[in-house]
Amino acid sequence: MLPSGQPKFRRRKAERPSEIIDAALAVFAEKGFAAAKLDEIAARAGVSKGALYLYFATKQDLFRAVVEQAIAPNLHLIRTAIAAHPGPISDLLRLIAGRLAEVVERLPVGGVVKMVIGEARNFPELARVWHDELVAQALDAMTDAIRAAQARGEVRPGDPRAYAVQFVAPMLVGVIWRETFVPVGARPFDLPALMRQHIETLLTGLLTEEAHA
Amino acid sequence: MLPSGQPKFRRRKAERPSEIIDAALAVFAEKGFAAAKLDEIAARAGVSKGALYLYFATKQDLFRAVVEQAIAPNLHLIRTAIAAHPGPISDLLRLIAGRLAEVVERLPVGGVVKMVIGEARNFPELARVWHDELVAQALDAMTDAIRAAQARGEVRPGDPRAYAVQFVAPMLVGVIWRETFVPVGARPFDLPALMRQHIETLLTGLLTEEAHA
Amino acid sequence: MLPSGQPKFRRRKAERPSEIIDAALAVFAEKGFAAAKLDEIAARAGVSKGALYLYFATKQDLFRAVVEQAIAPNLHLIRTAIAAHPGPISDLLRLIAGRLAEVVERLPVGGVVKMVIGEARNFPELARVWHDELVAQALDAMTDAIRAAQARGEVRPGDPRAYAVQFVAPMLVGVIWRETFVPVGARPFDLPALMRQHIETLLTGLLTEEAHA
Amino acid sequence: MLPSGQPKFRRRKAERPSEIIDAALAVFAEKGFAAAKLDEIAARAGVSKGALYLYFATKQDLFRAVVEQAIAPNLHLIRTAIAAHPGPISDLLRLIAGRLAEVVERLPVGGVVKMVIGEARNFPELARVWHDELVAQALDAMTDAIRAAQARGEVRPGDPRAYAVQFVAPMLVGVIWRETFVPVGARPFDLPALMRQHIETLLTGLLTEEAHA
DNA sequence: TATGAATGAGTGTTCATTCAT
DNA sequence: AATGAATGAACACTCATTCAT
Repeated sequence: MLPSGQPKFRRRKAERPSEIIDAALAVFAEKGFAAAKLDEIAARAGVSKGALYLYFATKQDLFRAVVEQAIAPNLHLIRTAIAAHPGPISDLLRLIAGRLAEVVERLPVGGVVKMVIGEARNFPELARVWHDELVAQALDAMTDAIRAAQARGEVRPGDPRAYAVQFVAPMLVGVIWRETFVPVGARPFDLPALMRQHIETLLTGLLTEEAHA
Repeated sequence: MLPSGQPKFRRRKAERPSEIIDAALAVFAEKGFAAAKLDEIAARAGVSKGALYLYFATKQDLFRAVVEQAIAPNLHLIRTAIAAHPGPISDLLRLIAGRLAEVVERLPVGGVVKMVIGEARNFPELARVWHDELVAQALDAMTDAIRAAQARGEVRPGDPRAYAVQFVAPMLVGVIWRETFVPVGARPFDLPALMRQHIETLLTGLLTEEAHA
Repeated sequence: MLPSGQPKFRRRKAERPSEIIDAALAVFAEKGFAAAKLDEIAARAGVSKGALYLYFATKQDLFRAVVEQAIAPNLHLIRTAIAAHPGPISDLLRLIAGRLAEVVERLPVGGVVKMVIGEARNFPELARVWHDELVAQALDAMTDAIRAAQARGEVRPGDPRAYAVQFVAPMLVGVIWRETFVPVGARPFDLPALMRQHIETLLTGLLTEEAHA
Repeated sequence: MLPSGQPKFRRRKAERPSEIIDAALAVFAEKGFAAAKLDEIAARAGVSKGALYLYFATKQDLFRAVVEQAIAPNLHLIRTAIAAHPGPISDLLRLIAGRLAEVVERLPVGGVVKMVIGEARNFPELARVWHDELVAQALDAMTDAIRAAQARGEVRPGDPRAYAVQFVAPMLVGVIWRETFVPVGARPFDLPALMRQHIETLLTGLLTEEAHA
C-alpha cells in the first residue's frame, strides 16, 4: 500500500487481446462455452468485463478467437510433419510421435480438444474450421505418407487412413484421460512413454518382413 | 367442460422417469449440460416442464441420473468380458473388439462420451463415478488379462496398462470423430473395419514369436 | 398480515396482456422508449419482469403492441366521422370537434401522441403504421368532406387538406400543452371550450364586421 | 515520432462548445435523450468522447445546454414581434406568420420541439425554462395583442389566449408532421402556404357568404 | 487540451425452479 | 400426478464517465 497506489487503468492495447484469449481459453476449456462466465474470464485476464467488448464483440466471437488461435501453433507442426522426408516410415513415425509428445506436454492441448469436442454441435463452423484446416490436413498427410510407404513395400496392406488413426489414437486418448479422470484421482499415464511403446508395437505389426530387416 | 372429456391415455408413471432420462440424454449429449434447456428435454419427453420436478429435484440430479444410467448396460459388457479370460489373448481381444464395435453401433455411446469429457470439470463426482465404476474397472480388467498373457509368454514385455489403452484408443477416437467431425462433412470411419484392422496390426506387434506359431 | 397471506402467483393468462400493455403505455408515454425500464413496467402491471416475456418477446415488441393497440379505439372514431357527411359542413365539424374533445378527456391520448412523435425516428415502422392506418385516413376523410363542401359552394376556395389541418391543430396543440407544460406549472387550457371557440372562429372568421370594412 | 509532425490545425477552443452543441442537437433531436449516444455526438462533433467532458460535466448538462441555447434565437423573434404592435391586428398576425414560416424553414425547430415534448417529463426543469422564458412569453404577448385588438373593437369577443393558440397551432402541427410522418412517406405540407391560408381563414372565416345566410 | 482505453453500474433477456390449479 | 403461468436470480452486453497518457 504505497501512498500512490497502482494506477487503476493500464493502457495496453497491443497486449490485451492475447491476454484475454489466454484467460478465455482457460475458462472455456474448464467450463465449456455456456457455463463460462465473462466475469470470470475478465477477472482472470485482469480486466473489467466491459474491456472484453473493446476487443471482442460477443462471447461467441471471443470463443471463436480462442478456438481459431489454438490452430495456429499446431499448423506449424503439421507442415513440418508433411515436409517430412522420404526416409523409412519408421523414422517418420518415431519423429512425429516425439513431436506430439512434446506439444502435448507443453501446450494446453487438452483444454482445446475438450472445447472442440464438447461444442462441435453448438458451433458447427468451428468444428468445420478445425476439421478442414487442422485435423483433416494432418490425417491426410499421415495417410499419404503411409500409402507411399505401402507403395515402397514398407508397410503391410490395409487401409492407410485407418493406420493413421491407429497411430495417433493413444495420444489423444491419453490427453483426454489426463483432462477427464486424472483430476478425480485416476492414475495418470506417462504420455511420452505410452507413445514410445505404442510406436514400437505398431511398427512391429505394421511393417512388412523386408522393412524389418 | 364435459364431464367425460377425451379418453386420455396416461402412461403408467413407472415409465416416465426413463422416458425423461432418454430425452435428457439426447439433449445433454447434443448441447452439453449448461446449454441444455429443461424446456427442450420436457418437450422431447412429451411432458410438461413442471413434471420433470416430480421425478428429479434439480437439473443436476437429472444429469446425474442420465450419466449413471448410461453406465449400467456397459457394466454388463465388462463383466462378461472379464469372465472371458482363459483362452489365448488374441481370442479375447478379438472378442472384445467385436463386442465394442457392436455396442458402439447400437447405443448412443458418442453422446455419453462427449458428456463425460465435456462436463468432467463441472461435475467431478460424475467423472469419479464413471472412472471408478466403469472406466477404471474395464481398464484394470484388460490390464490384468494382458499381464496374465505376458506371464504365459504370449505377450511381449511392456507396460500392460499402456497396451490396454493402445487397444481401445482407436475405437474411442472413431466415436469422437463420428460425433464431432462427421456432422460437418468429414469422411466417416467404418468402425468395425477399423477395429478389425487395428486388432490384427496390434496382435502382430504385440505377440511373441511363440504366440504367433 | 393474515397467517395465510396472499398467493404469490396468480394465473390470469387472459387478462395479463392488456394489464401489461396498460402499464407499458403509462411508462412509455412518461419516459419514452429508451428511458422506460421493464422493471417499472412490470411493477406497475403487478407482475415480475420475467412474466413480461411470457407475452412479449422483446421490449420493442411490447412497445409495438402498445402503439398498435392505441390505434384501435381511434379507428372507430374515424369510421363514424367518415360516415357522418351528408349535412352542411358546419354540422360535421361541430360534431367531430365534440367527439375529439370527449376522446381527449377520456383516453390517454397525450401519452400516445408523445410516444409517436418522440419515437418516430427510432421506430419508423410505427410511424408508418400510425400514419397509414390512422392519421392519414382521418386527414383524408376530413379533406374529402371539405372538398365536397367546396363543391357544394359551402366552403371558400383553398387547399382542403390545409383546411383539415387548421381544423384539428388546436386540439393537438392543446393536448401537447397539457402533457408538456401543465406539469411544470403552465396554465392549462379548457380543451372543449378551446375547440368550441376554434370551430366558430374558423367557420365565421376572427374579425368583426367593422374590421372587415 | 519526428519532432515536427504534421502541422495540425487546431480550431480555437472557443468554437468547440458550440460545435458540440450543434452535434448534440442533431443527435438528441433524432434519438431523444436516452437513446442518444455520446459516442455519436462526439463523432459528429469531430472530437473524442473524452473531450465532451472538458466542456460539459454530464450528458444531462449537455442536453440542458442544447435546449437552452435553442431558446436564444427565438427569444429575439418574440421581442421584435412584441414590439410590432400598433397597427391593425391583421397586419401583426400576417407579419408574425411570415416570420414563423421563415424560422421554421431555416432552423432545426422540429428537432427542438420534439426534444422538448419528448423529454419534458424526464427533465421538468427544462420544460419549465422553455415555458417560462419562451413559450409563455410568446403566448402572453400574442394574447395581449389580441386583447388590445378586442378593446379596439377589431376582434370578436372570446378568450384571447385561445385565439392565440388557434393562431399558431397549424404551424406547430405542420412542423411535427414534417418530423414525424414525412420521413415515412407522408405527403408534406407547404408550411408557408399553409400558414398564409390559415391566417386568411382565421381572419375572415371559412364559410362563404351564402353559407352564412 | 485532448485522447481513447478502461471501468462498472445498469438493463434486457434467459431459464431453472415454484406453486396455484 | 400433472400442468404451465409466474418468479427472480443470474448473465451478456451497453454506455456514461474516468483517468493515464
